[in-house]
Parts: sequence; structure tokens; C-alpha cells
Amino acid sequence: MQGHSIGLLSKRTGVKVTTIRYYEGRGLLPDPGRTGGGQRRYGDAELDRLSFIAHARQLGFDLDAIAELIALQETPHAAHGDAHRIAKDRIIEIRDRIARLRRLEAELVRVVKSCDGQSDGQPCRVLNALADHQACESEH
Amino acid sequence: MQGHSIGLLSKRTGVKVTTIRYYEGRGLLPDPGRTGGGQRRYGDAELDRLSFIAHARQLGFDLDAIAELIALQETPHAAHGDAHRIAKDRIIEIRDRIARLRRLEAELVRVVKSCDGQSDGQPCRVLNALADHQACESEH
DNA sequence: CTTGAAGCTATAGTGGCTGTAGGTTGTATC
DNA sequence: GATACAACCTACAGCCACTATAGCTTCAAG
Ligand SMILES: [Zn+2]
Ligand SMILES: [Zn+2]
Ligand SMILES: [Zn+2]
Ligand SMILES: [Zn+2]
Repeated sequence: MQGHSIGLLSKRTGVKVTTIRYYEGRGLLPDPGRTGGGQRRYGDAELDRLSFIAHARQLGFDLDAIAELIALQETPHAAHGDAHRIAKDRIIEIRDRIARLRRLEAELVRVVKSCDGQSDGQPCRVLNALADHQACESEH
Repeated sequence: MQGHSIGLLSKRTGVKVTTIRYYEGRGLLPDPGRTGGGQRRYGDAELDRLSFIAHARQLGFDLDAIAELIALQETPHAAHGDAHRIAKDRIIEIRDRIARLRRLEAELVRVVKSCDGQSDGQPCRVLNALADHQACESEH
């Protein structure tokens, strides 16, 4: 039978077979054609769409955002506003997370430094430092 | 009845009541005493331990790591090695995530810049840029 | 025509909670 | 002592984005 099998799509895109079926259940991929025996067969359009989904996932978009982006692709006229907003929101989110992680990193470096680890038999001050938010230099 | 109610622990630590019960189920908190009617009553030791858990969570440790840290606190002799390792592993993890997020940020900035958004009626190039990993400047 | 890889559905599990339903208990006020 | 009501209880379902398992069927090569 003609068309791409689910395994071929998986190999081409790096998305696991089970995940492709999951995307179908979530409505990100259309119900594909089936062979007489019930196996899925895809065309190139589905392959392209799955590649898009895979790449957007790698860039950290969640499935709802991806669904929105796909809907925008389908609209005959361009809707720059929405697409730009979704991408910019994602940038803001990433920057927030980076800022937060940097604060955490600084606190943890401080925590590790708090104990020299030399005094065997003495309690580890790392554990005290972990318990004590008072000693933290930033909110987190 | 004497002792702190679960609601009081919640207020003191900022951990939701349902979450405290969840921690108990996960074995992070001991089975507390109960009133005649079956409500939980805690002592100061449990309050301290919950504060420790809450703070370690804020610093991004997962519950398994926290369980390990608590076990270390209970050991009579200090085990610096394990505590330091857990904290250092966490730092490494955070640094990896920051590096990854920075790569994503750079790609997304490039994606957003790829379309000036002026050409209404023309398809949004953000969508093309999102589809195209070839154009990406780094792995992600 | 046989074999075995690849496909199918359905269901449960992951982490770290959150939310809901439907009932019981503790405490303050009268 | 009665009443009201917040706080508590258990048990279970749901969240996200998958992943894993079990038990079965189909496809394609030799
Ligand atoms: Zn130490
Ligand atoms: Zn802190
Ligand atoms: Zn645009
Ligand atoms: Zn890319």
C-alpha cells in the first residue's frame, strides 16, 4: 500500500511511534488513512507537519502553543500578530527561567562552599545551609 | 489537643495541606500522631523537617534527592561526601539547563527577527523559521 | 507460505502535585 | 449543652507530555 508507515515517519523525524499516535489523539495530527488491515499510512503533508511539531517541541513550545501555530499555518491570510506573540511569549518565559536558574545556581554554590568537608565526625554544614532560607541572598 | 495541626504547618511553611499529606505518603514525613478523631498533630521536629523539604524544593531538588538528604541528617556521623555530591550534581544540572535555555533563546530571537511582520497578506516567516532546523545555529 | 519485524489498541505509570466529592471533627459562640 | 462552620479526613481522578507493558494482528521479504 502507498504512503509512509508510522515507523518511517518516526525515523525521519526522530519522534517515537507511540508519541506520534499520542499527537494524533491530541489532535495535532489528522486521522491518517489506513490500510485494509488498519495500519496508518501518511502523506508528505503529515510528514512536514510532524517535523514542524518536533522542531517546535525542541524549541520548548508546549502542545497547545503548537496547535495554535499549526492553525495559523492553515489560515489563508497571514496572522503575524499571533505568531509573533507566541514566539515572543516563549522568549520571555525562557528568560525568566534563566534568571531563576541563575539565582538558584548562586545559592547552591554558596551552600556547597559553606562546608569545607574536612571535619569528619562533625555534621555537614551543607545540610544546615540547605535548611536556612534566612541565609539566602536572593528570593527564589 | 496539643501539637500543631496540618493547617498550621501549612501556614508556617507555605506548603499546601494536600502536599503535606502527599509528602507523608511518599515517606518524607513520618506518620504523625493523631487526635481521638483522627486528625494529624505535629511537633516542632516535623515542622523543621517540612521547612527543610520546602526550601530544598525551592532550590530545585527532587523528592528522591531530598529523601537522601534527610537520611543523611539522621545519620549520627557526618557524611560530607554524599551531601556534597548531591548538591554539586544539582549545580551541574542547573548549569546544563541554563546553557540549553540560552541556545533556545538565541534561536528564538533569530526566529522572531526573521519576519518583519509588515507584509500583511504574506505568510509569516516566523512559521517557516520554526519549521526549519537547517537554519538553526546550534543543536538543541 | 513462513517468518519476524512492525503495527495495532488499551491501559497504567512517571513526577509532583492539584482538585473534587462526600463525609467527619474541632472549636468558638450562644 | 446546642449549634454553626471552618478545618480536617480518605479516596480517587486529573494535569503534562510522554513512556512502557501486554497481548494481539498485519505487512513484506525470502
Ligand atoms: Zn560537608
Ligand atoms: Zn532560600
Ligand atoms: Zn510574521
Ligand atoms: Zn533547530
